Formats: sequence, structure tokens, C-alpha cells
Amino acid sequence: MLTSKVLRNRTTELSDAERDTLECALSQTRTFAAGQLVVRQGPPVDVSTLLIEGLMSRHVDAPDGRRHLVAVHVPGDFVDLHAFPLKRLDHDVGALTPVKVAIFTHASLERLQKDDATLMRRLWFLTLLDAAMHRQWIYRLASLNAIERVSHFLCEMNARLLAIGSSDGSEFSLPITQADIGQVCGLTNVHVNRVLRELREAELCHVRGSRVRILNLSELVKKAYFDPAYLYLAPSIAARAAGRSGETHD
Amino acid sequence: MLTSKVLRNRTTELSDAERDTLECALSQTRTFAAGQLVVRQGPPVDVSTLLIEGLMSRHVDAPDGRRHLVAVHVPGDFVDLHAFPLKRLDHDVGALTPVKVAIFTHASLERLQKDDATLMRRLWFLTLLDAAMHRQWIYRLASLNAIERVSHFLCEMNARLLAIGSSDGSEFSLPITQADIGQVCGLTNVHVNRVLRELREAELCHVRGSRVRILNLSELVKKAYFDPAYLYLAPSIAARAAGRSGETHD
DNA sequence: CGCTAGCTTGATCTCACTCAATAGCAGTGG
DNA sequence: CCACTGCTATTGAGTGAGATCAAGCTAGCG
Repeated sequence: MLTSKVLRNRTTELSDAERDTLECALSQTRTFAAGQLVVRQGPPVDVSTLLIEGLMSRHVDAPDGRRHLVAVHVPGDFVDLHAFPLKRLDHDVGALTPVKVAIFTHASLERLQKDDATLMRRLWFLTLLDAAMHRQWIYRLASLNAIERVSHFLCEMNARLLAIGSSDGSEFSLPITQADIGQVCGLTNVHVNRVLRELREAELCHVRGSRVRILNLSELVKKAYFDPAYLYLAPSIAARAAGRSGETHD
Repeated sequence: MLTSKVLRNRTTELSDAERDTLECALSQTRTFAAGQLVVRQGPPVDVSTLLIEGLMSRHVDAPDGRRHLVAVHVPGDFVDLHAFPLKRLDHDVGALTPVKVAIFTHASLERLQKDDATLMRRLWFLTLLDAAMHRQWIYRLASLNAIERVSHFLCEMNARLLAIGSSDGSEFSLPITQADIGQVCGLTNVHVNRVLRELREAELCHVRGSRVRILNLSELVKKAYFDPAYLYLAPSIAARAAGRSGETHD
């Protein structure tokens, strides 16, 4: 089921009926190659994109041509649902890896809104989850230093992938480059590399290529000042993501 | 009219009828002193707060006790409307100055949602406007240096105050401390002070106490890489906020 | 096999932080 | 009225985290 990862293991869950309703509203699926731009900033849009497989990013292009990530998306994320009320985007949407997406026309979403107010509020919830993550990114950039920022990002990805069953709580695949991590954390690729080495030497976390292995989650969480409350996870998942509950493979 | 500044001068406007409907749904108004906490992170909430007068902030408290701003709100902002779908907040909400607010119970908003789907989508739009600002704050922190960040923040506040008629396009009141600006821009109060001096010496912008006087908007906009697209302003206001249209008092 | 993208490490530099001291200004109480 | 307190603003000197520049390494791939 294409929508099986939407709002999975969150404080707000979709019922099976709602999942069905949503599934019926989608108009098609598409694939994109890594690096492709999926939605461009500016012009009016009349569809929204649900990520099924792979990783996507949202980024603003700086005037000097450098791009900066403002969000990273995992399967089950409704990447540009905010375009439904906003009608145009203030940033680009791209594929970080090869991706499979499902397309919803805004017309079909409008029909949904009439028929199922509760489901609509769940979708609203989804867009606000993005906003909550944005806030945490702001906090991360404004108050944490390099190693704390990278640790925080790794904890976040672990938690989000855990929620959709793509992390076992300590090991997961994160097929993005060190330069990408730099853009997320406001660091240069060179410094990201040094930080990852430091995390490796501290026996907290191994990042090799696209493989992330968290060796000591509770210590990593502590170093990152990571509190998963902002992800609105179901309590059991939140506890695991925070490294409380013996799930840490030490 | 208490809701007269809500969605004023944006790409999406409220009709007079919608403004009436909204006005009828509000349950009471309250005032808070500067520095007071209005909503606390964590516990379930069943009301949302519309800012009528004054400035408010949203902030996360770092474990070391320091607080970091993730949003600054001006009159007409629905400060914690996101609590309506989310049901609890992942951050605190406080008054930066003495404020007057209007309270909406979530029960009354639910009634609204049933009766007026269009108005509801406008409110959804409002929460996404916050998210768009969050994204720009991320960009600001990750890619701009100190003077660019402060300039960008001043351009943003000018634009937002312009939209609600509280800036004439070059001069406005911003009753917050240099330390507050530091928390917004991820800088120390000391460095904010130096940056403001630099802006003064460059004849770009005078900030004295709570008075901000922009001397050369188009140059300030350029230095800050400021593009007001993310504020979804009505075209004429956007042009003025971007310093294009002879509104610059040089 | 050569090419390119990504990773790794070293040397140097600089922007912003830290620490510290002073000045201005409002409020408060004697 | 002035002394006192506390908060905000201002300026200087020294320091350090992370950027920049540069070079070598590794691995996938046509």
C-alpha cells in the first residue's frame, strides 16, 4: 500500500479507512533519477507529491548559486503538500536518490476536504510536522556547534527512519554525501568529514558511505541535546529514538 | 476590528465575510506583560492565540537554560494556530512586549471547519506562512554571515510590518533588545552591537533602541540577499519590501 | 585504464566568541 | 535631590571553531 508509511507511528495515526480514502485520491506514481529537480520554485502548482521510496530534499538557491537544504524527506513524507494551500513554492524540491513518488492533484484534495474533515486535519498535521522540524533545524543551527549539529541530524534521521521501519534503532542507510550533510548543518564538507571522524573515534557513531551505524545512541542523543518530542512520535518509538529503553546496541 | 490585520496584503486575502465569521468565533481577549510566558511546551492545549497588539516570540529552551527564538510574531499573526491540529506545542510562546491577544477555542475552530472549508484553508495557509518563514530562517543561519543575517532579519521585519501598516517602508518600531536579535540570528549580543554599528557607518540602517530607520533599503536588501517571495505578500507590497518602486528614502 | 565524484588530511586564516571594563539610562528608595 | 540597582548598549583585547586553500587518496564507471 503506497500510503502505508504516511503518519506511521505518530501521535496522530491514519485509520485504515482514511488510508484507503487517501489512496483512492492519488492520480499516478512517477519516478525520478537522483539529482533531478521535481518541483521548481515560483510558478503555480496544482499537484502535490507524496514520497514513496528514496530521499528527497527541499532547498533554496542562494544568489551565488550554492544551494542550501531546508528539509530532507523520507518515505511517507508529503513533500510539497504545503503547495495545496500556498499554490506556489518558495523553494525547489529535488531527488537526493532515485525516488518513487505518488502524485495528488489539488482538485482531488479539495474533494477530500469536503468529504472528510478529519482526514484533512491529519494532512494539515503533516504539514505542521514539517514546520516543527524546521524549528528544530533553526535551533540546531543557532545554538549547537559542529559536532552537536551533525549528531542531532543523525539522531533525527534515525528517529524518522525508525518510525517508518527503515532503521532498527541503531543502523540505517543514508545515501547522501558529506557535502549534503554540510548543507543541512551549515558546515563545509571538509569540516563534516572531520566531525564524522571525531564521532567515529569517540565510538559514538560510524558513518561510512551511505551506511550509518550508531554505536552508543544514548550518548549521541546526549551530545546532540536531541529530544524527539518535536517529531510527535508514538510513545514507544519516541523512547527508542531517545535511547531510553535498552534498545541501544552498545 | 480585531482580525483586521490577519492575512492583510498577502496573495491570499480574507473577504469581509470571512473576517466576520472569524471574529464571531473568538471567545475572549487577554493581555500579557512583557516577558510573560503565554503557552508552555508540552501539555495538551485546546485554544489558539491571535496576536492583536505587541510582539511575541516562540522559543525553545536549550538544556543549558539559554532560550533560542524560532519565530517572532507581529499583530495579525496566529501565534499558535498550529496547536489546533498538533494539540500540543514543541516550544514555548512568550510576550516580547506588553501584548493584547484574542483567544480561539479549538472547539469553535472545529465548528468553523465544518461550516467554511475555504476559510479553513486560509487558516491552513497562515500556518504554512510560518513554515515558510522558518525555512528562510534556516537559510539565513546556514548561509549568511553576521551582517547579512541581521540585515535579512531587519528586511523581513520591515516587510511584515509594512504589510500590516506598521512600517512606512523605511522606519518602524522594533521594541526588542540587541540580545533578542542575537538569539534570532544566532549571534552574541556583543557581535550584534558591532554589526549594527557597521550598518550605521555604512549608512544602510540606523537602529537605536527600539527605533529602526532604514536609510537605503535597496542596498540593504542586496546585502541581505533578501527576497520577500517567501512572505507571500501582495505584489505591490512585495515590491516596496524589496526596495523596488521608488519607495526607498535614500 | 583513465576519469570523475566523493572522501581524507594538513596548513593557514578569519569571523565571531569570550572575557572584561565602561557608559548610559530608568526606576526606586532614602 | 542624589545614591543605588539593574538592564542595555558599547568598546577593546585575546582566542578559537570552523572556513579556506591545497593536495592526495579511493572507488565506481564508461
